[in-house]
Amino acid sequence: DMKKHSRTTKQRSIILEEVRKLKSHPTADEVFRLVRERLPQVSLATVYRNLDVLVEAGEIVRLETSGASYRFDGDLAEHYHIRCTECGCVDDVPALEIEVPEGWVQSTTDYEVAGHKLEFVGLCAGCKAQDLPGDAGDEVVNA
Amino acid sequence: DMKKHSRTTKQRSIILEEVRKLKSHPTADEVFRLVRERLPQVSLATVYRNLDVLVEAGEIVRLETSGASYRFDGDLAEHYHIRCTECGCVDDVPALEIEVPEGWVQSTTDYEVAGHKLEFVGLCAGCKAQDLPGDAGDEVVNA
DNA sequence: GTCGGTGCAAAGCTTTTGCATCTGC
DNA sequence: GCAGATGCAAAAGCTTTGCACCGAC
Repeated sequence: DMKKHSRTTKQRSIILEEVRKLKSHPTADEVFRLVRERLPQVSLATVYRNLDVLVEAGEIVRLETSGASYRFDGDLAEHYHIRCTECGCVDDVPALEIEVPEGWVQSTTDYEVAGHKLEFVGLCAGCKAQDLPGDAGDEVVNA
Repeated sequence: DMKKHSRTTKQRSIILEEVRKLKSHPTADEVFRLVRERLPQVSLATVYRNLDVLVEAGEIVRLETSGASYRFDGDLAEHYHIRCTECGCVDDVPALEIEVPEGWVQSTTDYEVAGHKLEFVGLCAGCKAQDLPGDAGDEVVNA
């Protein structure tokens, strides 16, 4: 918001294109590898810097889900995500009607409530297939 | 669950005590500093390893958010959390009635849904006080 | 006595930063 | 031409791991 001067460089355009193209919610490193195929000289630092800039500009979204790395999403439409507890992959969950009582939280804490993050967790189809044997793990979480 | 053999060491007991004692959802490093006051020779690696063990055993909970450090919670009662976007501190939000349609998600994705994570975000009292000047930032998120 | 646990140091991973060079505008 | 952007390499955080020694049971 209120971007001072931001230049349209080849790197930035390609990074944005790649993130938008993917449905897989890539990590910075995954974006880097893809961009490098089209721009062999690109550096990882440039990818990180541009992802930041694009997030600031509201062109993409940074998912701060549980897990080691940040993931990025070029889809700006409202929707939720589900993460596989086994392989860490992330898929979309269509927008759904959930009454999250932010107002209530606002009134019971001394925070200035700005929003919430909701993420589903489970086993993706692929991992489900492999995990047939043994304990199904009763993962019930609310971070 | 189904802990093979796990020994009760002085380190492990003290680490568990300290995490339970705190309401601040400490990071591994914060736990380390506290434990070190009682056990000067303890190593950070031991703290990490024991926090893992305790999480596996279900004695404490690990709060995860990519980009930030892990935080640990010794309170096993159902409740939610709110995280300050400015300083990263985490506070409790009492358990509240939220209808999270996991069943619906189960039926629309090919995941084996295991649960969900919900976290509120906002500005804590301390940071609110300092941030009087300037842009209030409209942070609305759903990761 | 065994086998898990510990301390220490080193390695790993992801992300950030300093700096000289380059390039949109 | 200037301020922002890039590439490279180094640094910075946080967490994990290898290994020899220690200690709970």
